[in-house]
Amino acid sequence: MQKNPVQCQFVTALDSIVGKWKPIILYHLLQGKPLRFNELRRLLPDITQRMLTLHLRELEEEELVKRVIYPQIPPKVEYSITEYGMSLSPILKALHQWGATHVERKQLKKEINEQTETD
Amino acid sequence: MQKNPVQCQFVTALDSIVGKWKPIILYHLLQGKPLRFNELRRLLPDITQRMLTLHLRELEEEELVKRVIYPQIPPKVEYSITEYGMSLSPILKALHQWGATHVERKQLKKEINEQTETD
DNA sequence: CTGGATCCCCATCGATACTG
DNA sequence: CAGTATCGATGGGGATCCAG
Repeated sequence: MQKNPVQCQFVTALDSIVGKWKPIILYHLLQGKPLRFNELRRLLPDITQRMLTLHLRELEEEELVKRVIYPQIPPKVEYSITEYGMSLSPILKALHQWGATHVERKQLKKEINEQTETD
Repeated sequence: MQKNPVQCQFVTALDSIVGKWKPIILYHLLQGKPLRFNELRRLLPDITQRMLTLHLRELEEEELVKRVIYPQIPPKVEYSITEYGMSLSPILKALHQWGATHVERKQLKKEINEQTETD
């Protein structure tokens, strides 16, 4: 779609990371411990089953996440980060950090505004 | 919306960066040189006027981008990265880099698949 | 427990036309 | 040149139900 390759790389990278829940799913999986479907659901209180499934499939497709099925009743499926997925770790950490300071900054600005308004 | 603060930070960070065109706009502005509206349009061949305007406004709102109006005829408006916006530079660079290798990886895999299919 | 199948909404984006 | 206004299309995501 984009002719300029410089732009494509961004788009590609972001497509892998973006999606309403992907970064959060990755964040939790990057903690290292494999997580079951319902464990992830608990960690993402507001996600729907459907969305969790869809996003996990996409991450699996990109080989960022590994899906292991234990053939038993009741079913057990564990999701874990792949080695390749680990390469995203520094980026996500940085994003997380930046987001934190950005929130602080916004909060600070808000406080200043409220203060000057009452002058 | 999200109760878990850990998740909010991601969401916040990504909201600032994400949007179909934001990372690309930021990328170009991070080159350092202030750019006029139409210069940006030329750099983003497929973007519409409307989208460019909207995204620039959002970036301005987040104080990542600075808008300078030169009161003259014909109008001249220059957009440039703010110092605060510069703090995103390493993250965007990393994303860009990761995206590049990700594209390569996909391409490689595709080639391998095509090869084994013809066996 | 995991997750497929359906239906539907609405936010986002595109196209087009108009303006100081 | 640098936008704004309007309208319409599209698809990501939510809710719900069903199934191995």
